[in-house]
Amino acid sequence: MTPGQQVIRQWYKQKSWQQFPFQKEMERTYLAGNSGLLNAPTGSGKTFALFLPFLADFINKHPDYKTRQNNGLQMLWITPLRALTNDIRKAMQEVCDDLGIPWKIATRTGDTPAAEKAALKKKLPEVLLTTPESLHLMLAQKDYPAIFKSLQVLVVDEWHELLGTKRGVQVELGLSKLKVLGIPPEDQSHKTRLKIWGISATIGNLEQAADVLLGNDFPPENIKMVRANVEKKLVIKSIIPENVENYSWAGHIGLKLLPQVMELVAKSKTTLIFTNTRSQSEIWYHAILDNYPEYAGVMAMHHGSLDNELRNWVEAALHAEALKVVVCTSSLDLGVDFRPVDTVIQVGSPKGVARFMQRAGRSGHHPGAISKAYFVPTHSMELLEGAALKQAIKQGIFESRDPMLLAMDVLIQYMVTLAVSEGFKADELFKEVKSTYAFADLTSKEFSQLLDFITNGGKTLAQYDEFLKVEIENGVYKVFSRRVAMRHRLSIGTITSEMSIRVKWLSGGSLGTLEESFISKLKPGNTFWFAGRSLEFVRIKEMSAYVKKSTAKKGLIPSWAGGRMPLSSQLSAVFRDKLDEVAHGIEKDEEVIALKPLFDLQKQLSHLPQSHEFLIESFKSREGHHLLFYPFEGRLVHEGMASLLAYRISRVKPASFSLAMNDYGFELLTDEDVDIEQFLEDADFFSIEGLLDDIQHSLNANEMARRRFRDIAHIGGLVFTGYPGQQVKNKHLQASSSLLFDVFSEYEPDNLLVRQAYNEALAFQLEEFRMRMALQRIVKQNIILKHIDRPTPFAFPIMVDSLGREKLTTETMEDRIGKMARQYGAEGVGIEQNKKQRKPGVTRKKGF
DNA sequence: GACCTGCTGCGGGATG
Repeated sequence: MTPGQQVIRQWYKQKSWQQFPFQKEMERTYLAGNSGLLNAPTGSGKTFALFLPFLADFINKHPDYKTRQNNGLQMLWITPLRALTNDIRKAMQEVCDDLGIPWKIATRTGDTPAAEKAALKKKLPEVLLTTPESLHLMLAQKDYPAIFKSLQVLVVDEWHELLGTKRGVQVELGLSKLKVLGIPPEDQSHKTRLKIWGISATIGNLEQAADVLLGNDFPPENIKMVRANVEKKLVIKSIIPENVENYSWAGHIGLKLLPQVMELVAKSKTTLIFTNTRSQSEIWYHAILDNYPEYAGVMAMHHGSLDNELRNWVEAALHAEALKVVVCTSSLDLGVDFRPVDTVIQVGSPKGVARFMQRAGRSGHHPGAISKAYFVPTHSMELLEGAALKQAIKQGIFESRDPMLLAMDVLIQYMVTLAVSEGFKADELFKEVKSTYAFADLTSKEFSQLLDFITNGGKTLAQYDEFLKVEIENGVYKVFSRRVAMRHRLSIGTITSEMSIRVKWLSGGSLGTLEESFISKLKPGNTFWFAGRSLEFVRIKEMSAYVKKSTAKKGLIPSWAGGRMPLSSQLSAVFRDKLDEVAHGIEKDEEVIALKPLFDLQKQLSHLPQSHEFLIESFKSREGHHLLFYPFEGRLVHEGMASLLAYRISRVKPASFSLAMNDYGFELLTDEDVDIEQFLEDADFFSIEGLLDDIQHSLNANEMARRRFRDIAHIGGLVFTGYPGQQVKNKHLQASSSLLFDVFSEYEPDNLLVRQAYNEALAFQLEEFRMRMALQRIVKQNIILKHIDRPTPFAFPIMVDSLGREKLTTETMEDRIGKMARQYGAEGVGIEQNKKQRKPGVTRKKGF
């Protein structure tokens, strides 16, 4: 046994650390000099599984480690979350202290005080924990090669969180530089000099995750996968409404099940209630306080628009077991260890298997404990998602994280980062960049375009000094202007966000942030609920909304505009399988049994499609002719497909459509009588032939790309968002990126950033790939067209969805749904007054 | 008169 191993064994023993087989395997693999990916869940001791072998290795190489000083930076540990760097630092420091290793473990993030950052520059710790953004800030420092010259190992923690995002691309680019630092280009030994390890939770594409992390030039024989296979007992239970027929057919808040949820809360020590949106968190918190006032004081809320201070307090209180229930969004998905949590409740569809597993894992969060998670449907059909979730988990189906490719905006930022510090030579950098997974297909022509762009502003911006950032001196691309350098450092990163307004007490102190659109609706004296408190709006001053405490029981609850997550393609597929079972009369899941009356009604009014069938419902009301399609493929695909089909119909027979969709299907509504049979006979109706062209015509692709371009321009450094504390007004930002988009589109059609904007819109907004797969599936299915008299259980939620954002009436949503149900149910067909309500809203888009 | 979708994450200059 080597000295290093002895020391490690001693630590294992002292801590009576439970050794999983994977920890020994990790140690062996690491000490053999490999790189790769460690697949392990949080709370399995994954940090030590990497840190201890690293220590052992170091001690073996430096027997005099106890007296040795100034080793230089040995290990760089990258995490997606600032909070994680601190947690892990503490744990590592404890190991070093225990073993008498005189090391200082440090963190470097945006939280690090300026003095400490300066100290880090002078004397480096042996281990540094940081974020992708801070890594790039370090690369923007002069003499950065000296910082990393002794680096032995690089760990990217929670790699699955970064993979698939531009932050992941940032990590790839950073690594491509660290791999070659201090090594002449002709020397090949660099490929294994630096050990690179990723840590990832289970995702559908682990092998690819390893490839992306290590890049194209890493010797495959040195890439290893270590799997924890930590057996995690997971119990999942759907909360089934007493009477599914009377439970909402549509809706998304789920408060009707509050009593059942609170029964669970009462039985548990500590419960996390996950909701899908921030406003839903606020609504649930409020509802609990109203109906179960005894929870005041032992209940808290946690979401991304609350002040950090508040959130830290909640996390600390959870640790201290001072809270009985926390209502939260995915802000609690990651990171900190919540040992005392024993019950997790998910309200509404989690939309993906992996996300649900992640949340479920928050309960019983220590090795050997059983995780308990409950699923609360917010409308009847969603209950089937509960059955699908269980099935998917049983089969081990997980979503993949698809790596981003050719993100030119991130590359431009990185090129300027290097130009700001040491400068770069074009051919060397091209080779490095090509070694990343993201830019493997980058052509030298494209790279030249980018070089031209940062030095001359490309074809169109040449006469504006603003865009001439980088100069060439002796073949080295460098930034000489201090102003450019400073502004660039200020805008490193790939996360862009909307302008928000800080909510502050009149008496001082801040609660969190709201959106301008919400605040603008308020008049002084109005009350609203935020952060679980009743507040009175006083005034707005310098991007802050000042409030004071209110005693009003009622008030507005804010909503925020955010991403619209569709049902994942994996969960959709299992959902369709479940539906197929239902159509075949298989009733083994409790959810399916509960839903039987609803399915019977669907069958009676229309049809229950099997997996080889595609159901279309057609029905006429005074509103017009409704056509309902059910691909069960997630709302983004449905949005695109609805426009596509509307376009294909209108090409033959001019008609104007309004569109509505949810995760299960979509509706085309038109005044005209459409002979749908005629189109269904046409083989081209669902064809992928000419798909891209038709998408261009049917959707406002320009607008979608323009919106995407706003972020791209920001990341690529084309628009400056202002100095800290004095931000450029959002409107200006919008205008200038929009202007640039127009200029490029007109004068420079091959502009790489504009092209990227279109590609991103296609891939992320339309999920074009998934739509293509869905169309190909539909073409092979038997089309079942049913003429129905009134909305079916499948149709109803889609039609309600289109009313959702109607705000001109004082009726509550519930009233309106009730009215709609009565009218359709009792009178059969048609409602005059709803016609006026069906205005194009956010989801109901005007077609042609 | 008003609750009725839409998550999360980072970072921020320098001198004598």
